[in-house]
Amino acid sequence: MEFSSGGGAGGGGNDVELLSKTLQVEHKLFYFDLKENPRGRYLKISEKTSATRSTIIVPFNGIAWFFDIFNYYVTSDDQDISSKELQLDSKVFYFDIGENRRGRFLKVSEASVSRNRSTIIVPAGSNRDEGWSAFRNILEEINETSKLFVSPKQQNSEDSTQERLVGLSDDVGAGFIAGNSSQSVPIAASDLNLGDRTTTFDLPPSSSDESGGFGVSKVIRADQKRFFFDLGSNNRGHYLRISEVAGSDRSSIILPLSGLKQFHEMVGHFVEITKDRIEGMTGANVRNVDPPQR
DNA sequence: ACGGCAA
Repeated sequence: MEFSSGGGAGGGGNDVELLSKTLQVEHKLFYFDLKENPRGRYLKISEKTSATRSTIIVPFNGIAWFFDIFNYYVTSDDQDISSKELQLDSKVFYFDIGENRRGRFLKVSEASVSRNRSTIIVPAGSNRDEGWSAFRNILEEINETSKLFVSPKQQNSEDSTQERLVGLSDDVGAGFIAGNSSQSVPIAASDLNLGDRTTTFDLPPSSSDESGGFGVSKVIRADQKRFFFDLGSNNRGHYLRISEVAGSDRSSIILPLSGLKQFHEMVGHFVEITKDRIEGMTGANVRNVDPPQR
């Protein structure tokens, strides 16, 4: 549902509305409008109170990230939640927790080079963060439903060749994957829809060639743990999956190949600064073993 | 029925 802002041009008023949802939290009303114009799709989230309104614009490929972050705030313990930053295209979203006499709230700010910063504030809700979880559930619905819309060929031309993911400040993505450890071994290389959200790197175009060691699998053992290294690819590009397997539990990180060199350098850095402690262990406790059967 | 933030 659109605000009665006169539907003026330039503010997206002529854009096609694909999906609209509203959410009331306490006395606030949130509008979620999935919209489309020749430049692509976006999610407009507006907060309306009796006196004020405020709007943020989430790029289409950021909806899943927003879901992840709200899920993080809903599911994390109060004492170890922290602020988050999410960069999408040319804008940065800041997520900060605040509290006042009315209760806890999550402040979501959008900063872009051109426009003024805009902010919405989502009340946690009276019991068990039901405001935040309702917000999260709507993001999930929108994310799911939006997959059903088939994008016209001429639209999202830049996104159809490459869904551009960009970074998240710290552990948001990785934390969710680590928590998803109930899957059984093995995991097919194609079943990664959430996994590649662990990325903090830009992904290469998926049009890159399909050869180059695809299917290579390696295992190392360190103490009681085994780590599997598998190359794979999905619609967002090629990646290296590193899985830690213990019993029937497995958790993975998904590393886009564009980040592999940085990853290597980072590991090398820690090898360097810890080499006094790990000297002599390399051959004994870390060794190559046979690749897994797939 | 609130009303936070505000670079």
